[in-house]
Amino acid sequence: MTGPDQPRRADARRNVEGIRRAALDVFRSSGLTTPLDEVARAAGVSKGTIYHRFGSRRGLIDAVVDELVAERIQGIIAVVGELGDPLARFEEYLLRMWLLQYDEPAANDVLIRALPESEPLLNLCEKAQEFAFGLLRAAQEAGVIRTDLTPDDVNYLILERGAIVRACGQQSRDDYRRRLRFLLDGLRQGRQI
Amino acid sequence: MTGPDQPRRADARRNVEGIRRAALDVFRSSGLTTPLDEVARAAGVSKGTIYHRFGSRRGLIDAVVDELVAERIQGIIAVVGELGDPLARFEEYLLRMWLLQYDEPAANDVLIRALPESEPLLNLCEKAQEFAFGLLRAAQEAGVIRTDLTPDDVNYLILERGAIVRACGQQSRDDYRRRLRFLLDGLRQGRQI
DNA sequence: TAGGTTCTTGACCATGGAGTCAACTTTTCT
DNA sequence: AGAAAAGTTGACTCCATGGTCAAGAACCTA
Repeated sequence: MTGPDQPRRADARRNVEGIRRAALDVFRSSGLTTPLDEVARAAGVSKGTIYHRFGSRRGLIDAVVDELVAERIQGIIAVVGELGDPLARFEEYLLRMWLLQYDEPAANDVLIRALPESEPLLNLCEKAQEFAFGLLRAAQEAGVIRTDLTPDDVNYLILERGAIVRACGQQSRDDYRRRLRFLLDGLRQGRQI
Repeated sequence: MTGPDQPRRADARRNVEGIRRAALDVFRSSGLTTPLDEVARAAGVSKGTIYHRFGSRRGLIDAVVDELVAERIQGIIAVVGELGDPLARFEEYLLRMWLLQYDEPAANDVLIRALPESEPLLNLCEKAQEFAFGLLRAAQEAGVIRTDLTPDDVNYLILERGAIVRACGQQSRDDYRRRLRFLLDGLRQGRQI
């Protein structure tokens, strides 16, 4: 987790950095399951180097996932934390998570656990989850979100989006967002059945 | 499309039927992308026989998809056609399609087009689509479904489910169904914003 | 700049699935 | 029964991907 496992030689340090950058690029545009050969090509090194430096695909992911996703999730928690209204908090959280999932396909690999477990990631997911559960409870107590929506449901609402984005990625961001509104509306309290 | 391309020898006819049955079984439980070796094993023949008889994976799928999915979709259209209320028609159609997607993973491969295009299937999908669009229009004209829901949106609502089922298949049918209710509620007209 | 050390390479192994085909087996017809 | 036609087999090729490692290249230090 900390620092001084840097390689000794200058070329090696250069390579590590290059691989990190390339991985960010490639993962961002094609998800965390992209063949490592592609990352290698983008970084101008051989696949062997990646394995030598990062041990495995998972090692590489661990090395970039923070910059790729973790910071964004923390950002969402921070921004939503500033809001006052319970409904706005709940909806804004979901909306921002869903948009993150659209903007960063890699986020889905993380949330959906399509990849080897990584401790920091699990922690992050749990933290986000707890945060979401808090928002849900508050919104339900304020009477603005339907009470038959469970924490599990909220989890699913987010996981689902991941699957959707991967499978129906061709939809425009605007359409995607517009459809999210339908979803949110279905979660509110006080509808005429 | 028609009939008399049956093999001449009795053993061959027997095999064709056995492969069809095995394919139905295997595709039903593991989706249309299951390795053909598995189908072959289940049918007690060699993979070569499948290729010889059906030409390709796609040929095999074409040969079983009717029994697997097409009839069910036609059934849904028929049942929903009997209903009177526009809202009930629209919601029942979506609900039944969504449940079909849960019950038959293979339906998702069809709807999501994860497989080589097949004419009869394309026709079926289009027919179902037209039917759904009609239901939508009627429901909107009756003022029971929100007017900012487009036919494209309806398509997505169905395609999405396919992706979801594949990715989050572990949820129980009851939970799955309960969550569909949230979704439907978000599509109704006349909510308090 | 020599020589030891650190790094990188790319050929190599393994896995798993799609699809093919020459050799073999079974059925059918007379 | 015997031979020709029809059918089946499974080993084979091809391709993609994950991952390894001995040999050679690049770097750093004295």
